[in-house]
Amino acid sequence: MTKFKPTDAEIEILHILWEKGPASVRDINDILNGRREVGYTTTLKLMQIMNEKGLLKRDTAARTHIYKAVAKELDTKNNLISDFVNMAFQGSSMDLVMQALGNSTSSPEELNELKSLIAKLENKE
Amino acid sequence: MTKFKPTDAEIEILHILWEKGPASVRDINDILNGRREVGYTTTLKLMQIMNEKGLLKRDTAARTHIYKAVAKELDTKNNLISDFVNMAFQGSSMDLVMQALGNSTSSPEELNELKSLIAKLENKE
DNA sequence: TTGCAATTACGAAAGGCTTCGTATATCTTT
DNA sequence: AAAGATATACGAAGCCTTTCGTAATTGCAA
Repeated sequence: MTKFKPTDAEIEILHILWEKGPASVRDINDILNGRREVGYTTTLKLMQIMNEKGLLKRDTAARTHIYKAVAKELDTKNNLISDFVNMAFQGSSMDLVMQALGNSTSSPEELNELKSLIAKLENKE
Repeated sequence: MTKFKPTDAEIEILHILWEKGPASVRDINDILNGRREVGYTTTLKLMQIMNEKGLLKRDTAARTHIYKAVAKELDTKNNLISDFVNMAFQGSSMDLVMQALGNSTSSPEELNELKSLIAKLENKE
């Protein structure tokens, strides 16, 4: 299991690729520009670096390269959570869960989902 | 409400001050050195910067300055969670909660605590 | 009091992230 | 074929974080 440690800008791009699937730099840049102003070569450079790091893989057959995410969404987020818990909650996932939950506004449906998950965890022991 | 945005190294120091209360640079540096090698002036500089940023306040009456945390633990962690959720979970606290919980190994007591919290949230609506 | 130890202040280097300018190559359109 | 648009490659600047070296100051001990 490789250790993914994407930066903030990289994660934003990963999210887009996870959702949309393989895309060109132009595709990604257009989406980013819908949120805020980003230069094309900025996005390009970022994705080239991500490719070097192994976060993305690209198909260079055509002039316009097509990139896809290598880093898996679940794995990546788990790594992020793990780092975050260590940094901010001294390793206690439950502390994070409690505080994040306490601070969020959650619908009854979401709370039910959460209760199911807890029930599942309880049966595992 | 000021926006605290401590860096990783700063958060490590904040944790110590939150737990131990006011302390000198020497105190903090000794504790940090129990975990890993850190130069004294490194810790000093960090705490000076934190003081400038308003994260810490210091008493300079004596030669050895005494620092205390200004940033409140709960507020700071809430801010960190908020940023993290936006960055990694596109704003959905519940997604974070579910994934963090699913990935943690939690004791029956902790799960009970969590259920109480959920019950409390359910009554609030 | 003289020298050693501890403290603060300050500057700056090293590394990482993000951004962009410029050069070059490859299409597309006329 | 020429001109313009679009793509990639590359280097470097700017900023932030972390780290540490050096100098100056203060306190303590012999």
